[in-house]
Amino acid sequence: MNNMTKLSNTPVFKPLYEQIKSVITERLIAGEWKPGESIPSEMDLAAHYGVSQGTVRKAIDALAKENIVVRRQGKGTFVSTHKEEKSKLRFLRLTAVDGSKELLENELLECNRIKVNAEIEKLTGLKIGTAIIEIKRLLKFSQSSVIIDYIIVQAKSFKGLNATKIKENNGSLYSMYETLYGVPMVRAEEKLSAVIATKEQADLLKLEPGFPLLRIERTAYTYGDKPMEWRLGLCVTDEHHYMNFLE
Amino acid sequence: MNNMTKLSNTPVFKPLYEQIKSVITERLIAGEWKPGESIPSEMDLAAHYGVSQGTVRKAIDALAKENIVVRRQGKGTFVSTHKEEKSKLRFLRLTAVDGSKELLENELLECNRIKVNAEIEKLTGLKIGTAIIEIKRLLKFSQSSVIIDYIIVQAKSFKGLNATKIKENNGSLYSMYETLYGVPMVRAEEKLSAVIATKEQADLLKLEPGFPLLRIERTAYTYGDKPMEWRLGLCVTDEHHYMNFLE
DNA sequence: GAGTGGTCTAGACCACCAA
DNA sequence: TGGTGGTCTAGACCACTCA
Repeated sequence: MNNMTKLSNTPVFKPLYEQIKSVITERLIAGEWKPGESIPSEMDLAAHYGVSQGTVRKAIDALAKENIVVRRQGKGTFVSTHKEEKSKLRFLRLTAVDGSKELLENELLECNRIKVNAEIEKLTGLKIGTAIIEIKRLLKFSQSSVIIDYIIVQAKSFKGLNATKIKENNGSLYSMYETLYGVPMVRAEEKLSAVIATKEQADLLKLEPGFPLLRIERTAYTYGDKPMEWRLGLCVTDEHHYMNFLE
Repeated sequence: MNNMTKLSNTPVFKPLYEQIKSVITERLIAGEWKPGESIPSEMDLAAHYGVSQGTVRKAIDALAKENIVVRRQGKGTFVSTHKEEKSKLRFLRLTAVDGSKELLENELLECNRIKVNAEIEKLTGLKIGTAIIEIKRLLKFSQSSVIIDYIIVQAKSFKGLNATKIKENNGSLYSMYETLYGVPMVRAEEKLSAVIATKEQADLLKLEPGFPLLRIERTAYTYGDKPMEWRLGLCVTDEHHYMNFLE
């Protein structure tokens, strides 16, 4: 009801709206509201925590800016999801040079349960010997192979993940992570570089050996900045570009 | 003083705070406040336009989010600048693989006043025959050549730009654009791909021919989404990565 | 019409900065 | 000490959605 709340709750100073944002995030982590569901209205939350609607609004604004929730006027505020068609390719920055829309297809090559070796340790930072699941697949734009994806997740967080389940989900991994395992991905970091295709890679992509590829290393995070998935993508960029917007 | 303002000002509906944001942007374009200078306080602007401080705040929040202005508590709101050391590399996403900080150096190779040809038309969208200035330079990180930059601006917007002026500004082009020509860059779009170094490029970067390079095509914009500069960067990415954050 | 988020106001107090 | 931006409140009205 007043600023005492601020002082009594926490030893270090934090604006009220950030505290509200934190508790909402914690309730999201706890799985209180699943992706796609609505969270309580601003008024309800304000009443529940004894703050004004404006303060709750500012907290939710921040969550909306980070794409953790989505506001819909007249309907409510909803937990973000990768399930919907339009948000499925949220993290895919590769677009056709000519700007055309394309049919995206998946071809699963491998899905194995293995342990972290030195090479994987370097990529992920996971301890050697940790049980993981590795996925290899080919992404095709309009029938032509464009990306080789090598994906790693921890086995303990995605129990029972196998080739069948991936196929059942049409290769929409992020959608599957949140639906089957309650792990929504909220942000990712990528490191890009240019490399030369190896013989094996060139064969998969039907290229000449020596062809240049865009190498994309990605770490994807769930709530609370917890890394949950690592990817290594190798992209053919003669017909596609990686788009980025700087501010 | 009331919502009549909204109705009397514009035929199409636009929230008040967006209208305030627009007029502030127009005053920035008009050059009323230069980069680095402060704009009037929230209270002053609110009084001037007959709206509440909260509405002005929301307009300035939006401008601050777009890095067009910077807020400094206790001091005021300032027009963003590329002059300061920390903001000079705002658009540079290339970082050392090991995360170390590095000394950045510039070597100017060429600076010519030419006309747009077919190739440049394709890159920039400028009409063939338009007078432009082309700049070629080499960027070095800790003494080793990492980027070949090819830069194009329109001659009419940057009259008298030449090699001497670039050297006087130590190659800080964005700082020079705003200081000498009143053209602050506020955002940029980049398209990335992987290519193979030509013989000429390999020589400049002291590489073997056939080495892979990260190709970065950039269009940089000033206020009002007006494109003002085009770049083509070719980067050696064995010791450096292009970092990106996805939300 | 009831409920949601979106905008706007007016006024309070706080944290920070400079003179 | 006075001025700036930062936080917070309480209450109003608007626009949108859905039953």
